[in-house]
This record gives sequence, C-alpha cells and structure tokens, in this order.
Amino acid sequence: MGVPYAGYSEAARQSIRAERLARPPLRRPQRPPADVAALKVLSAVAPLSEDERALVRKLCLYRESIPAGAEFAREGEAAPARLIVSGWACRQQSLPDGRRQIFGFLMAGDAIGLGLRPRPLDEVSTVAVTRVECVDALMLREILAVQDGRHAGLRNALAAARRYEEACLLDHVVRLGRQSAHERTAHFLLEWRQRCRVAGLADAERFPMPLTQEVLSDALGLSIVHLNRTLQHMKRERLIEMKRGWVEILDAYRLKFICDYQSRWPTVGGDGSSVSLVREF
Amino acid sequence: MGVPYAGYSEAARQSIRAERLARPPLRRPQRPPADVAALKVLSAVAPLSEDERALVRKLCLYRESIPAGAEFAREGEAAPARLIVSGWACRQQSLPDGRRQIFGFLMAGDAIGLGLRPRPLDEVSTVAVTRVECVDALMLREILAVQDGRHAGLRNALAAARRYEEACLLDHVVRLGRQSAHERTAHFLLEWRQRCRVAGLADAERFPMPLTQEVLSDALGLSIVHLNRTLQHMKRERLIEMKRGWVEILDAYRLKFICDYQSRWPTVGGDGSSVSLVREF
DNA sequence: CGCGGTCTTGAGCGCCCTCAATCGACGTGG
DNA sequence: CCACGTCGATTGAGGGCGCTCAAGACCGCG
Repeated sequence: MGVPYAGYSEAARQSIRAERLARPPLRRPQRPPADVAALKVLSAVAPLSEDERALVRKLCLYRESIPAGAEFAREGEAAPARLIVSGWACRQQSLPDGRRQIFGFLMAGDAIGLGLRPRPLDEVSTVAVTRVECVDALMLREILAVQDGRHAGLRNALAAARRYEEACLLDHVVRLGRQSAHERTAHFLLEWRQRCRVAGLADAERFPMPLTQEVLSDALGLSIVHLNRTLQHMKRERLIEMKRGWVEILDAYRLKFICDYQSRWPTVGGDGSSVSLVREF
Repeated sequence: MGVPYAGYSEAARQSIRAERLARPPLRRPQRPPADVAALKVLSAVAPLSEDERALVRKLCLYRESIPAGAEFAREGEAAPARLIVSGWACRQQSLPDGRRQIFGFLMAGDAIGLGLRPRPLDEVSTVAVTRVECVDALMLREILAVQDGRHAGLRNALAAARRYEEACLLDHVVRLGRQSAHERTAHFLLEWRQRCRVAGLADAERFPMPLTQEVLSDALGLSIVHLNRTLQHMKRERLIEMKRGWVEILDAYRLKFICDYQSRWPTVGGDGSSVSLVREF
C-alpha cells in the first residue's frame, strides 16, 4: 500500500550534495574580456546597440566563480542578481526521500535574480552543475528598472531569454508526461543542441554535454540505468555519438522524427524584429 | 524500433474533439449578479477595495457562455481577454499521434489573455473542459495597463493568480517526473481541493470534480485505465470517495503523507499583506 | 428503448525500475 | 611508480508499475 516504488535509496547522494554545498565560492582575479558566449546569446534574438554590448563586456570584467555543486539560491529565497558567463546550472526541487526533479538548465547568457517581478521559477533551488563563471548583475537590474528608451535591446534580450526558458518548461512537461524514454532523450538533446548553437558553443553537429547521466536522468524523469541504456541504444542506432563531454548528432532528421521536435527558439522577422518572443521586460 | 509505445491508438478521440470545436459559442441573456466565485478567488489573496469589487461585479453582468470542448485560443495565438466566472478549462498541447498533455486547469477567477507581457503559457491551446461562463475582460486589461495607484488590489490579485498558476506548473513537473501514479493522483486532488476551497466551491472535505478520467489522465500523464485503478485503490483504502462529480477526502492527513503535499497558495501575513505571491502585475 | 459517453474490470506484456557488480578514468598519497 | 579511493559509466538479472487491448456495466439523454 501507500507509497509505490518510492525510488532511489540514495542517502549517499544526499550527503555528497550536502558536502559540495559546504565549499565556499571562490573569487578570482579579473580576466581579459573575451567576446563571451553570454553576449552572443543575448544578441541572438534582440539586436544590441554598441553601447549595450560595451555595458555587458564591462560587467564581465569582474567575474565570480562558483564551484560545481554550489547553490546559487536556496528554495524560497530570491536569488542574487547574476548573469552567467560560462558554465551550466540547473533549477531543481528535491523530494524528502532524495528523489530530485530538474526543471531546466541555465547557460551562458542566462540571468538569475534579474526579473523585476519574480516568478516562482526564480524561487526554486538553483545549483551549479559545472563550475560557473558569472558576474554581479545588480547594476543591470537597476538599469533595466528604469523604463526609458535606452537599453531597450538588452531589456528585450533578457525578456526573450525568460520567455524561452518558460517555453522550454512547457516542452519539459510534455516530455515527462507523454513521451517515452527514447523520445524524451532525443527531444532533450535537440533542445540542448539548439541552445549551444545560439551561444556559439556548438561545432556543426557537435556540442558540449557537461551533464553527468545522473543529472540528465533527474531532468528527464528516468533512472540512471535506463537513461544509460537509452543512450547506448541511440549510439547503436547511429543516431548520436558521445565522447568526453561532447555529443555529436549523426542523424538529426531521424532524431526529430522520433520525438516530433520543433524549436521554441523565436524566429526573427526580416526587419530584425523578433516575431514572437521579444516583448517588454 | 524508433517510437516505443507511441500510445493511444485514438483517432476517434481526435475526431470527437474536432467536432466539439465546430460548435459555435452561445451568447446568453444577462443574469443576476450573484456573488461570484471569481470575486472570491480574486479577493482571497489581495484585499480588494469596494470600488474594485463593484467593477468586477459590473463586468460579470455581461456573460458569455462557452460550451465544453470549445477552444478559447489556439496554439500560438494570443487569447482574447477573458475572466472566467464559472466552469473549468485547461491548457494543453497535443502530439501529432493524438497523445495529449494538459499543463493545468483554469477555474473561476482565472483570467486568460490579460497579461500585459505574454507568457508562453498564455499561447498554448486552451480548451473549455466543462461549459464555461466568462466575461470580456478587455476593459480590465486596459484599466490594469494604466499603472497608477488605483486598482492596485485587482492588479495584485491577478498577478498572484498568475504566479500561483506558474507555481502549480512546477509542482506538475515534479509530479510527472518523479512521482508514482498514487502520488500524482493524491497530490493533484489536494491541489484541486485547495483551489476549490479558496473559490468557496468546496463544502468541508467535499469538492466538485467535473473532470472525466480521460481528462484527468491526460493531466497526470497516466493511461485512463491505470488512473481508474489508482482511484479505485484509493477508495478501497478509504482515502477518498467519489460520486457524481464530487470528491470527498476521507483522510487528508494520510493523503498528504503519501505525496508530500505542501500548498503553494500564498500565505497571507497578519497585516493582510501577502508574503510571497503578491507583486506588481 | 437505443445510443453514445464514461467508468470498470480482466488479461497480458513491456517499459522502466531497483539491486548489484564491474570497469575505466582520474586524482591522491605512500 | 603503483596501490587505492572515488566518481561516473556500463551491464546483467529480476520484477513491478503502468501500458494496451478488449469487453462489459452503468448512466444520462433524445
């Protein structure tokens, strides 16, 4: 009776995570202002003025480094304003018995704690999956709070990122509720590829996949073992190839067919105005 | 190979739905201004001034009736501004093979097409599950667009409703990704009860459940058959009782224990200010 | 009374789960 | 340089949750 397969007898997992969280974040010296992926993502949807680009570059001079496993923000707390420059983080919720569900991932160009009106999504636990380089975006937040015409591009870009995140959450619900393990995995990989491409992190059909299978399975609502077998199967079917933190899509067409994938990335009109995603912040 | 259990060989379902959508919405004569559930829901979080209450009541004089199965708004289109007075609707997405995932439900007091900044959630297909009475809320939308101090209560209430809907969506993800059929069902019923109570539709432990098991299963990511067996099991366990469109919770404590339920409804501080959900619209 | 929709129940099975062990890669300390 | 511990990926075995198919019961309605 009662609780059917409550899953994952993983007290171990819990303690490991707790230990990771204990490590304090490091602060690093300034770095040369590379043309960061963050800027690429932001300007992918809404065109940024040269002023705005300069502003972002300037922000990026003062980086902060968050080790893998550290928590950006705990559940229920408003996250400090940060813009991710590189690395990957996830939004998640844990159940009391150790089960975990990941809502989505954050990458370069994504912001947390920036919304003027907080969403519930901004108030769940957010954890760095890899080491994350980010910058304090409090200034950005205040700039955006001023609703004058300046920085309209930045405002649009950040609003688009928020909207895209929410759109992905809807896809996530469909995946979890109505798709099989193969479909979920295929769909997720295509979505991931899309994001990496926009950020300029992808190389043709190859893109980085820093997530362990444990993390991946907690996102896709599968067990580690079954996710592994699903990936193995897709390799054997010559759909994908994985090595050393990279994934290569061998047959994108078939993969899309399997899971009925259609990108949620906003299509940009000929005049440079985004059709569906860009709105006020 | 390829698509594992693609599920539900239900071409029938599709055609039935298509037929329902064909029926045009009816327009009914005015009705006496009952103290509608909508008003109850809106004032549950943010206190409304007498002016605001009068405004809502006035809006409610001109009702529109939408038959069960009709679509408020198609996918990708912005929905017309409406405030639901009674009845139930759902946000959903269909897969090409007929599978369907329901994102959530709308009840009295919920608004569609009212957001000044559209969310992806507002752009999915929205369908009336039962007959829905609603009112044109275009006026409301314009009133809210004026960011002066007046109608701050209404703005807060509607913003809270939006936030609550998003919070429920997160719970939905956890249910679908990491909970068993029993847990999902228990959790959903408790959430539903909570909403009915706030709306004043519940009677102690009894509350209306107008959803068919088909609809319920499409929300919970289960097959109809398995949902049925799950409900049967919960009845046999003396957890719930169901008859004629009503559910009675027999053992709320045990039900909460099963699924680790905790309400996302905003707790209201002693001074009447909502702690977490009320923000600007 | 026939009929369509919904709910129920039985049977069979397969997707996906858990448990458990192994292997490779990597970093650490002796 | 090698033994060792750890983490992640992999694989086998077994089983149960939840699926599909199918048929019958129930019920409101014209």
